[in-house]
Amino acid sequence: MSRVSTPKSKNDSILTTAEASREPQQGRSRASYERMLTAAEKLMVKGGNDDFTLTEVAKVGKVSIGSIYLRFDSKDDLIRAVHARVLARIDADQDRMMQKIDEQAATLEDFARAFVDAYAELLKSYSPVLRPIMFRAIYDESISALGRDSAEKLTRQAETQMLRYASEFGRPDHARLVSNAFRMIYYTLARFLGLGSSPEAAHQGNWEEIKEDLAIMCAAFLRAPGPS
Amino acid sequence: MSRVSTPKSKNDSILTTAEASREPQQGRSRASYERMLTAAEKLMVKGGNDDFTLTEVAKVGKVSIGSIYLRFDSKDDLIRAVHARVLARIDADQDRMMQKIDEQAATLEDFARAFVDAYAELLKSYSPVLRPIMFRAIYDESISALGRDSAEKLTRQAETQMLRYASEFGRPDHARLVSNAFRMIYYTLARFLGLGSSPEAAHQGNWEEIKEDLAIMCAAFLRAPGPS
Amino acid sequence: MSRVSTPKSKNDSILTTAEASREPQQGRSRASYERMLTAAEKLMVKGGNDDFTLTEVAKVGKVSIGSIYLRFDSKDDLIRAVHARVLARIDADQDRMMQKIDEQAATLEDFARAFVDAYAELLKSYSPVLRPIMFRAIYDESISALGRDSAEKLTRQAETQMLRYASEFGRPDHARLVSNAFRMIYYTLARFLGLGSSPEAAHQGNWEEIKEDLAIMCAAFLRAPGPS
Amino acid sequence: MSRVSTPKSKNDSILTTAEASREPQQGRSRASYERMLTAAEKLMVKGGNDDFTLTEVAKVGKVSIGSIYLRFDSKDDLIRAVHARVLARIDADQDRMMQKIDEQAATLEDFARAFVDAYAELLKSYSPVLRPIMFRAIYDESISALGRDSAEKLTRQAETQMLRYASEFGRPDHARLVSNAFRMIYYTLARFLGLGSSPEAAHQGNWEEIKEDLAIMCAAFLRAPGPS
DNA sequence: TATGAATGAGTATTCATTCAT
DNA sequence: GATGAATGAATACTCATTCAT
Repeated sequence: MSRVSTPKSKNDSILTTAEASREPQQGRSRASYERMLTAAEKLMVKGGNDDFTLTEVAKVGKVSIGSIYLRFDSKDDLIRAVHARVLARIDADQDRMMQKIDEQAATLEDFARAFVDAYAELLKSYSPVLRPIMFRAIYDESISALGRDSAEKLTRQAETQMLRYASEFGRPDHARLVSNAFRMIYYTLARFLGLGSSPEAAHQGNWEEIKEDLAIMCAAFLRAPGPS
Repeated sequence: MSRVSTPKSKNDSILTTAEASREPQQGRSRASYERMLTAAEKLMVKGGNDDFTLTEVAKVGKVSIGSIYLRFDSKDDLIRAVHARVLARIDADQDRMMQKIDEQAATLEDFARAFVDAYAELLKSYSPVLRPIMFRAIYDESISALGRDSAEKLTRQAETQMLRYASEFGRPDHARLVSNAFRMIYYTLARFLGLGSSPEAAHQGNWEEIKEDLAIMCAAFLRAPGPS
Repeated sequence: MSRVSTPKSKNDSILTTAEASREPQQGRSRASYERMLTAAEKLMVKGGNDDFTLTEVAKVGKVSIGSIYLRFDSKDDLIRAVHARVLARIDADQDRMMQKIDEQAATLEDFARAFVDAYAELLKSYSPVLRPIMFRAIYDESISALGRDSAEKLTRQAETQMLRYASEFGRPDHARLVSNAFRMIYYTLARFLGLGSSPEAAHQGNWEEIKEDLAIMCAAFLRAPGPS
Repeated sequence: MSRVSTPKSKNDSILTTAEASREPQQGRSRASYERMLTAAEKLMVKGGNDDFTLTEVAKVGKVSIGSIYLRFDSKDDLIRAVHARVLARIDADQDRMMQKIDEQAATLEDFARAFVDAYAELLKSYSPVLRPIMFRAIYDESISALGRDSAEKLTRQAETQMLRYASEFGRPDHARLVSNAFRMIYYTLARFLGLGSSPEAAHQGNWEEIKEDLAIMCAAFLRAPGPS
């Protein structure tokens, strides 16, 4: 049963891993700090959700329960720290991804294909970790805010690049076009990968076809003339 | 904390309300059976998730806990029955919706607009109940299967109608086109409404714009020529 | 260490056993309800304070932990119920005691002796249970209020009887005289018995002498003329 | 909940501050030693009991936890050292007090009034620190012994002075008279000040009246003839 | 059938004490 | 000596499920 209970932590704004915890900077402490985050992440991926006990984290991470509370005020805070760490990793990968695409793109269609494919594969590679994060984002605003930030940053990056093809857009409000195009791509991929949906569902349909069609949709949408 | 615990029930296939329970057919029993389901649904909507106790259900539904276990093998089964009942309701509404659209549509663009709008509003009207369902679908295959069924049925219905405009499609594999177009619409709307996402997220962006752009995307996608 | 933490219960007013709990009226439930109160009282007397675990109560009372929570909202409430039950017992005994003294008293000195002796023995007989109660009264207002009530009632009863000898009082404000005389008797006896003091302390000094001197003090005080 | 746990320390006899600890005699060490005691005392007064953590002591006293354990074998020992220090302070004040009274007293009644008043005010001024001490004295014999010592010393001092008026005593056993008179005064004041009773209770009744009546009681008791 | 009292396994959190540096 | 990070035992409370009536 999902024991949801609105998270009690006061801090409902965006957190970095450091902010959600007392992050030691070096040595032995740092090592055990890493072990707890890693253990928690591992358990999270394994179970597909937040439903692990701190005793499990202690055992897997070879850390004492007390140590966990030395770094985090609560289990919630530990979870948030794990999320922040994962999202930071994704963010860095997104940056790298956008840089690569930057160099390749030729036509609007090419760009769409390249972008969708790269983004799809990136999300896919992270899907096991993302699932539990999205799961919690459902009721924890501080997490969904983090996810939103990440998406918005990517939207802006994609926008910058898509706008190179702005002359080919069919309608005037370019920002809206790009934003909605990105949204559809992101939402469809996320859902398809079972992020916020069951793992089994993820393999429904044909991954390659979906990617191809999303690219086509994207380009067609951007080019589409407004309702006359 | 999300006390998820992989559902223990053996039955992992698709269930109807009747299959998940020992559904009495008439009289006094039937009435208390209804009260259980209704109470559980009410608590589910209220809390936005599965996090209610059977004691609460007993109190709200004016049923004894024992009675619940007389009908359901576990709390999980009760929840699944509630889900099934809600999805059946949605299913019926979808049928009515498709019938209405059938009569109105003129051009492919008109149809897309009409369909997206009607479906969007339908999903929106059910979003408070759908959220907890989708929430659980994340880790309960028997629920996500139900949702998938519902979507597939709608896909087929939409397909039948969209195929009227098949002559205007830009690519040959019509089934795939329609299926993917529907998928993008559904996924985007679902995500937008915060089904399986946080309620706050639901109000991001502009609902009317999203609907309009989804319709445009749909038509443009269907018309789009294949990669030459 | 004394983990004191102001009691969280909302109800800071005087409680009866029934008010602090969901007291079943009969049968099996009633029996296990009694067993938990008795077990808790036993553990309280044994340890001299509130420091017993609910697991111990469950074991000693042959009750499940869940059952305890079926009757009480918290461990605090269980403790308060025990206190209320004990204080009710004492109250009844006080009534009986006053009635007996009523019949015996001859002179003011006789009355003082009789009263001090009877009250002293009553307090002494309850001292093992009273100690933990007084201990907690230190920081739990709802308990100290109960104790105060009990004392005030006794003060009034004593007052009524002492006033028979009012003509012999040395000063005019009879209510104050009686009230303070009683206070000194009560405080001295309580302290002497180690109620709110260590058990070992209780055997300091000579019990019979103290009782005798308190009686003398009481009569002398009541007869004493004001500062001229 | 009062986590009392009979004190584990082997030493159940009377301790001075030095005996309960490894008290450094000078310099840097001495300073941090003082800081620990002062911090603990501050926290004790603040919370009204022993319920502070060593981590708090370390923070407030700007001492490391390790340092504390370098001086004390346990938290219990630290607490006892604080108590001893406070009681020593009180003791010194009592000496000063008795000296002053010595010079003033005229009649037995005068002496009683002066003594009760001075002692009452002394206890009152120490009541915030005394409360937690008395609280613990309830179950820690080594503390209650200390308190007893202090009281006995005062009894002897008072005795010496009261015996000046011995010719006016109504009964022969002067030591007993003085001892019991003092006891009643002490117990009543202590109780009244809420030492070992709830703070709220402390403001019951009228302080000035109580002092006045205690003085009257004292003189009347000493003068009272024995039961003929 | 129906009831709802009883059960007890399961878990986050605290804090005195230890010990590697 | 001094530090403070690490330890882990201990405990109140919840709630799905059972079962005597």
